[in-house]
Amino acid sequence: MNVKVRFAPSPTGSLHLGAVRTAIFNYLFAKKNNGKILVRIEDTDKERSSNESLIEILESLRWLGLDWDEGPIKQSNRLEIYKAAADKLIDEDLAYRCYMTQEEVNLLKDKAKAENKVYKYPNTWREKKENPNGRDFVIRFKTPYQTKINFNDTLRGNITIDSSTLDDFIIIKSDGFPTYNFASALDDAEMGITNIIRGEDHLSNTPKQVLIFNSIKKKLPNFTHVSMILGKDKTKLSKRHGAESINSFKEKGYLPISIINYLARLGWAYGDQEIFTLNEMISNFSLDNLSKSPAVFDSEKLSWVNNIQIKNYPNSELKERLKLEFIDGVDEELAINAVKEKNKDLNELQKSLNFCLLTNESYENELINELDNQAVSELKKFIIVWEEKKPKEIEEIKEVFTNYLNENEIKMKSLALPLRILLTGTKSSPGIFEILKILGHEIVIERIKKFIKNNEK
RNA sequence: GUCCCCAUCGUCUAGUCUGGCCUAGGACGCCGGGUUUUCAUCCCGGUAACAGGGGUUCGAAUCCCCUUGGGGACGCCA
Repeated sequence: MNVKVRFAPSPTGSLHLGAVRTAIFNYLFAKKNNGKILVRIEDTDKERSSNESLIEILESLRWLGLDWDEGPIKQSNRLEIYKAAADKLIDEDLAYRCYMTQEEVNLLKDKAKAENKVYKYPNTWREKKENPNGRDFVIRFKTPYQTKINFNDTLRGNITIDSSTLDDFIIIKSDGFPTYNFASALDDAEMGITNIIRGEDHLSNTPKQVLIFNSIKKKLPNFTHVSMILGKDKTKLSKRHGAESINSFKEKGYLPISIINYLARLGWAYGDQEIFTLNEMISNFSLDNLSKSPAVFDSEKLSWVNNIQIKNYPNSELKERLKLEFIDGVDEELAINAVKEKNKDLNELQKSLNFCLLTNESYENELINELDNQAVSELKKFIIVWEEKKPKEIEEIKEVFTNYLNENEIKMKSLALPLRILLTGTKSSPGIFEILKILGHEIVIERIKKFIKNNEK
């Protein structure tokens, strides 16, 4: 059987971590099994859906590199299909029109609340034959009485629900739009989805969808309900838990692979391995070793993963991704390597590179102005030796440097610190030998001379 | 409240299906030490868990039951 999965986001906000993780699992599963991925936009809530959200979600998916084969298909463009399907169910006496008004429903809900019960539609219109003309109606599914609803979940095994715990749920709203449970099940059936991989929060919707599948005589897909991601307080991840849209992670300097790696590893494991390439994840992925219990999101571990992934990321791609423009003559490879070792995210990495980037030639700051006369005279002496010896390779630089220190009985720190500040404008930077090599002879001399000149005025 | 799902270090997890190799392994974090010209990195060491109670068995983290705890769902939201 050819595998086909779907991402089915609803465009009511930005793409969140939970949604991304299920997208990742779908992606890995599809790629592993040479399957197809469909993107379906579940925009059946007229009020809350927006085009901005849709655009942002698709952009986030693309940014992550989670590409798809089919779609995006918008459910709002398929209204006639759902309508026709619902009418057919009415003809077959599997669904019916309900003319109960919103006010009547609210009354029942209030009453239930007052009695400390949960509202359940009392099937008022289930057997009524009248058709009040011109009144708004919804279409409800005729949930069979006293039936066991069965389905299989990859992770949780056989699940049986008694139909008495369900009510006659709405499949078409009064505005003519289908509800989630109806549209989703219908589409999954019609679009030939073989595996539904989604969050555990949908587990209790599944019986309703199974009823829909059965009523249109379609074979059930394989269900996999993945555990939820929880916040630090162990409740469902939400706005309270801080920035959680993918966009915000992008802005905070995370690599797509870091997010994919971390999120995949949250609820899935392959032995003791922590760091994966995309291909490693694909080839080792399997649905049946997903964790069944919810997982708490840990931003510190994400940050660690990001750090490692940055280190593993090819320099050329890093240069391209960050649009790095180096000053002429700079040893780019060494610069990137030196800075990769130290940084936790892309933003910091770029900042550490400022001293050798074209875009930031004004690297000077107040630190440089704070250098004292001692430093000035020290550098004056040093530059003479430096100009004369012209060391190029790291080893030569090191030799010239240490020889100079020994001959003049100067401590490493008293020369290295001012030099570092002068050359990079910051107190924290790669090693001083690396700095000298990265900038190269010409730039080093230029910067020292400029500094001396400025301080002689 | 009703229904469903789940349960190993603070967190993510390996081990559970197919009981013995588990005096429970790895990782993040934290603590301590080392390397170092700065900030980091890096290296070494340490910390810490089978929710509780009953079974089954020669033997249980692993199988069964109960309790407890956690999560989710109960919308003309998805």
